[in-house]
Amino acid sequence: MQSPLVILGPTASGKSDVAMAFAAARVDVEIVAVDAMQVYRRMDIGTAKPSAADRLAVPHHGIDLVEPSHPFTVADFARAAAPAVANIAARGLKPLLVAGTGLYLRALTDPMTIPGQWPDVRAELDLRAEVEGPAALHAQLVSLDPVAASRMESSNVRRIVRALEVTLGAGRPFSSFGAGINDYRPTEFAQFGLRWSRDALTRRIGERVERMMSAGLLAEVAELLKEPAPLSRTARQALGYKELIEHLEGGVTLDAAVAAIALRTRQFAVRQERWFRRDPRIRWVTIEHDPVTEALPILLQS
RNA sequence: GGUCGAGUAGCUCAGUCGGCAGAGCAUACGCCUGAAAAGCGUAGGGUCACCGGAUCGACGCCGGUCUCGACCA
Repeated sequence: MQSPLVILGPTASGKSDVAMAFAAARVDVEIVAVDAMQVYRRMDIGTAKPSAADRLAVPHHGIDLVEPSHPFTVADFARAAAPAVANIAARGLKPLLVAGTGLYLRALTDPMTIPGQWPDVRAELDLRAEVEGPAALHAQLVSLDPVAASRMESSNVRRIVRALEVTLGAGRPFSSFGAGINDYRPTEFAQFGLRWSRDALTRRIGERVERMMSAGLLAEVAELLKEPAPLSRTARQALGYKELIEHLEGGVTLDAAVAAIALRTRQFAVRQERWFRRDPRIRWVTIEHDPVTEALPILLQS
């Protein structure tokens, strides 16, 4: 059984290139994409999905799991990807995870029991959040599950509603389902992070957005909008898609939309860095120019 | 050349009667277990275009200079 290897980093850090080079050098590798948006079919350009050629050369998992009209969550991902990782290893191959979505990765690397969903409870809480405001719900969470309440800010309605949904629905505290994300215990996953300077990453993101536009991202979005089933809430917020939908259906100019894509992608990359850098188990590889030549030797030694 | 308007945080702009300089966005940092490419919080940041004047006190009033814009010639 080969233990899994993780290549992670912000968008445009070169994860996929390094992964393909690693697979080519080792041969006994299959790739698992850990990415919240590559799970959607026909959302290819904007999610920087691996090419058909790459997917032919190396088996990929975690990609094209659902229709874009289908809502998708961490729990869905864990249900699909965890068995895939186990299956690769069981066949004597090396699972190589390429991760950009921190929470999705944690659902694989750490023993996480994700509580269920209680739609009725949720609906009532959403209504109360509108009427009573976040503070009232937070106060209730403090009394029902002080541990969970202390883990989130009292203004974060979305997280508070979720914690209350679970606590009321399951009849036991939200925090009883696990230690939360701040618990970094040893794992068999060897994790390597690609790290760039902010300036270099900003430049690469700008180039990447240009490349996606020339590759036909606008047409891809237009095609998705023509489909009979509307995009799910989770799919339509994807970087590039959200902005180009606003261009096609709202009054936003194309230039403004493209600028917004670059800005939001940059902000996303920073958020990815901030998420990953908390995890002390990650080994960081600083990249100056070429991710493949600079990171591959280190990965092959691991 | 003349008239009018504008010049305040990186950007877009508020600023009441002259009394400690403001917001949104951006940036930095942080939080977050079924929306995570989502959501939430904290912080830093100013020669108020410039020079002079009146005033206890000026971003504000007076005089001049510069820059930008509109209009008139």
